Amino acid sequence: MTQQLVFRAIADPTRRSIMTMLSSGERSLNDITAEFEMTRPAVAKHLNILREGGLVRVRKQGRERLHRLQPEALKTVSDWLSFFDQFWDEKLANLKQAVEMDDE
Amino acid sequence: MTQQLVFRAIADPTRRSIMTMLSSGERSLNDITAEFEMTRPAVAKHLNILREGGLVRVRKQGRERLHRLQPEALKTVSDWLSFFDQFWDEKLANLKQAVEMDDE
DNA sequence: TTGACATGAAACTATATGGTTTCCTATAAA
DNA sequence: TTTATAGGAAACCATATAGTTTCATGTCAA
Repeated sequence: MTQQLVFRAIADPTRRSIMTMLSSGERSLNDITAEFEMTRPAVAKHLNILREGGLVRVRKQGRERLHRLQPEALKTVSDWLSFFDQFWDEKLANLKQAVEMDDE
Repeated sequence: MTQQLVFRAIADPTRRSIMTMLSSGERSLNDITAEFEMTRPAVAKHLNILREGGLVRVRKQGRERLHRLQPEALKTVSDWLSFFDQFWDEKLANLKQAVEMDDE
């Protein structure tokens, strides 16, 4: 299942950090690496995992490869989350009811 | 940071499955184990990780320990997601604009 | 108070993960 | 047509993770 690739991708703090970084625009691998205390191959692996999750896309430009965020892939997470909304809402509703009953 | 514990917790498919299971009500460890092809201690470890992420709470009842979903903890994920909404929206807006320009 | 049951905890194993170093390839620029 | 730069790929390492088996503890019920 591809859903798992998204959850896997966002599970790592470095990768979430890369996503934030890419939110301000395309970046090359070297560019991204400069922001971390980590070697280039390590960052490259994180980028691959982000690509596998569909969260990042790559575009070649000369000898650079520019990585850009693909936020649509987060819909998978958003959809998963929304299932639990009802239970959260339910809890709020129960609380509200309790407060109102307390009022009478 | 505690945010990481939430992302870690939801990264595993078994744990997400347990969360879905718990959405229909409290369950004991044995109860939950029965739904998986996995030993009891393995499930117990997953439940511990869910607890560490604040996604599950435990209540003792006699010799059982009932686990219940704590969906509020998902707000961490929801908040993180919402940051990326703007880029998603931006893209939609750009698309919309492109379509409109194409129309003229 | 003994037996059965629900769970906790420890010790162990295999594999996944995040990182490194080293070397190779492709493109830009001198 | 060299040389420098950007990145890919392979081999390797340490630790984390997901699972197991085995044993100990607490509570209910007869």
